[in-house]
Amino acid sequence: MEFVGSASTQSCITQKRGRRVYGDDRDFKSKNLTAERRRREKLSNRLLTLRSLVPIITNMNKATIVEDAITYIEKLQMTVKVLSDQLLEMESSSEESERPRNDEINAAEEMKKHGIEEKVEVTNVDGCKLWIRIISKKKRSRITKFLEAMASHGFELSDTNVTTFKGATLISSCLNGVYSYKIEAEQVKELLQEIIKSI
Amino acid sequence: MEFVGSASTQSCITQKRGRRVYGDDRDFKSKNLTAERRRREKLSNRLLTLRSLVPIITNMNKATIVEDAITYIEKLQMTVKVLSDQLLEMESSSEESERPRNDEINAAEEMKKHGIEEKVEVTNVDGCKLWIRIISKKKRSRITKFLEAMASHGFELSDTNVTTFKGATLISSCLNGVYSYKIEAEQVKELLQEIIKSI
DNA sequence: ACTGACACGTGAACC
DNA sequence: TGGTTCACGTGTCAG
Repeated sequence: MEFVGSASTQSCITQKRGRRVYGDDRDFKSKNLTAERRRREKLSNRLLTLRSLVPIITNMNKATIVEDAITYIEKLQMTVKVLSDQLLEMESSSEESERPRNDEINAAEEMKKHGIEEKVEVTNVDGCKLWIRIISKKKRSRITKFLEAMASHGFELSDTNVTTFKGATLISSCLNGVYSYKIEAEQVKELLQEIIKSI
Repeated sequence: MEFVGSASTQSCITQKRGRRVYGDDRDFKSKNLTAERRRREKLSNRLLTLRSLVPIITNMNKATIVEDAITYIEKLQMTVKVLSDQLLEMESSSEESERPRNDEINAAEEMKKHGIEEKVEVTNVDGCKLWIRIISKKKRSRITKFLEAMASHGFELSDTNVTTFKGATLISSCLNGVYSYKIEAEQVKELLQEIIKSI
């Protein structure tokens, strides 16, 4: 686009503070003319790319482009906040059972007081059947986690009996092997100890 | 701020395309001078608020303000994408256990074949002690969910016995009331049926 | 005819 | 001192 007829491009007669005074029709070109042109173009391009990022555009004006960008950024920030809050809540709710609780600490003391010791017993009943007996500290959702862990290891429990007493939990159950090979009692005992320790 | 010394504010001698020609020193004020001033001020204010929204500011320039806003919006968009993906993944992973599985469908058929019916029995043992007996379809993590639900309702179970047989799960347990008032057997039975139905 | 938006060239100011 | 940014007033054009 060509710009013609601007008074600024014309020659000047008087100038309050400048040094250059022209009385003729000679065109004066400012030193930073092209630089200023570049600067304007840069800003315009940036505004264009900004507009391309914002999905909701009410107007094509420079001011409205920036305004829409502002509301969009605010919306994005709120979305990020809501999402991270939800994520944090889900994570904390899935981790809250791992937090030690007061009654769990009391459970350990009470067990000690009554002379109950943590114990894992595994007895072979027949070739692929074991009777297990576990005494451990009472702990929130320990039973559920234990059952889940056993299931994930491919064990099937039957006749499971759970009793909680004086801060201790007694689990006795019958373990049916699902593997074809013979179950080793000692091996299972170590695995049970590991499971109990980990949950 | 006062503006002095601009060549544009001075009187003009010639004009290529305009109609107004001044030869004297009379100051000419364009009609849209204040309007243009307002427009410029509006854009500047918008850019200022935009800058206040963007946390990382490399420069105070107009162009850099917009540039930083662009990168910030891109970052926010990516963050939203990552967060929503994570949330979606967590939700789908927490919902996958609710999907019916083949062995659960088989469980229902096997129960029917063997004439086992789902049942909830609640018997009063003494004032605040109930004996419960539940027969239901075998279902993945039903037991764990049941125990969790009971705990969340404030019930304490003892001497819990779980047996799984022919696609059915038998849970028998002793329920100790933690509330001061007397536990109504019928009330507990309805609650248990609700719990079993919901999990 | 009038209002709003824009690009333009320019001087001042700031490293 | 150069290079760069900014605000300014103005002409032009579209709705």
